[in-house]
Amino acid sequence: MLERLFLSCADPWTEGSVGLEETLVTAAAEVEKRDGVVMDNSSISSSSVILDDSLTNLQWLLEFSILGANMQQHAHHQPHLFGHQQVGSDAPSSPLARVPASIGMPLTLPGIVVHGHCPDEVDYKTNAYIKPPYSYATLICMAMQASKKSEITLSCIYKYITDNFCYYRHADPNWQNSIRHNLSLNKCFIKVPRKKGEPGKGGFWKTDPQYAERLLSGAYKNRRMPPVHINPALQNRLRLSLQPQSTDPCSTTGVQEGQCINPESQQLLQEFEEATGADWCSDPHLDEGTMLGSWPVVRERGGKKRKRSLSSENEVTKVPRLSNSPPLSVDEQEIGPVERDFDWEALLDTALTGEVSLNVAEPLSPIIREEGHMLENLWPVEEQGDGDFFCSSNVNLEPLFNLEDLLPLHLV
DNA sequence: ACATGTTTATGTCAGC
DNA sequence: GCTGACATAAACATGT
Repeated sequence: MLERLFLSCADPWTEGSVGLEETLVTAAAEVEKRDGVVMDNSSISSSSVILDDSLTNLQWLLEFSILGANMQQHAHHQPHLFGHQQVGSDAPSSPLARVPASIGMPLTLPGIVVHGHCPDEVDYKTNAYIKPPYSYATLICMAMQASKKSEITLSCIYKYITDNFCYYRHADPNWQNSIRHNLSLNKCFIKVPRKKGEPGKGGFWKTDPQYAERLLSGAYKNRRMPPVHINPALQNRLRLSLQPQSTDPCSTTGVQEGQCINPESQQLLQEFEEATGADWCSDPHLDEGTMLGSWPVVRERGGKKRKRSLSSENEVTKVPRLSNSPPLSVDEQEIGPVERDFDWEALLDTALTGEVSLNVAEPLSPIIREEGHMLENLWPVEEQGDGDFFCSSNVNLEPLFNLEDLLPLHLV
């Protein structure tokens, strides 16, 4: 509900049509929260929503740098609005907000297409349903940047991603394999072995200075946004929220015990239908028993066909091991006070120089600005122990996606 | 055993 | 159609 309010308020240019995805998400979240449905990562095949991919590669960094050269002031004005266009502002508050391709791309859902969807409407930190439109390389870079260290361990990369992208908290942990693969294969990343005798697993990773040159040379080309991946682990609940309620809601006709659709969920469904004009209840594709396969079979963007039978798309009994971080409900993901201002300009500089400064004095850190006053450096203090750092959850992307500033407090 | 790291294979997609 | 970027899967090696 809150997210819906966010969107309807924060996105004037998509008024009327934007809220659909969030309505879906919210509906599922409502079911999760109120019905206590345990997430199941197994039971559904993927579904997708078409989205542009302005951020699936690092091109935005380059563009942002070029554009940003003339827009520094603007960026400073609204740096915290990552992913959210400021009403009536030209400020490149975020690469997302500035990429024209991300505007007006149709959002498609089963049987419906919603125009005006924009990835910057999604709070990936709390939205476990939509796969962040960032490539793994981008995620790694984010982690490295966020660490404010020159080097970062693999486990910290994992932690950063799981802490800041809810999707990966609930996703099949295979994404970690992809991260490792990316680190090894991508020339942007350099492995720094631990010193002899230094405790801890694995080495450290840093970005290659040549990376910036690649960026500047246009090695990264614009690509279209990949289809939005709705977390398979959560689609089930989404469907449940959309499933028609029988006279006996707890009967065995598709709705298992404990997964009864409550009035709120029904209300959400109704609202959703009103928003979409679709009759999901009567949609034969949504009939019970066929729902698992009724969502458009979503091709993952890549990957060969799995060899292992356990990966069957529609396997219901699979309970995959989740990622390192314990699964958190959306509610559990609330992380302290809202931090603001993520210095994307600084991030850009870092990317272009290939350096991640250790100098606290450098403006690389997100800072809290309130009424023009710098309040606090938000980056976590390096942790002691086995040499790992940035393994706390202190750093988050809240400032990147925060919409709070755009809304009256009572709506938050 | 598990985490980490490397390598290979295969697939989709967009740009050319 | 070719190519590059990217994603996914998996086998394997190595270190803790």
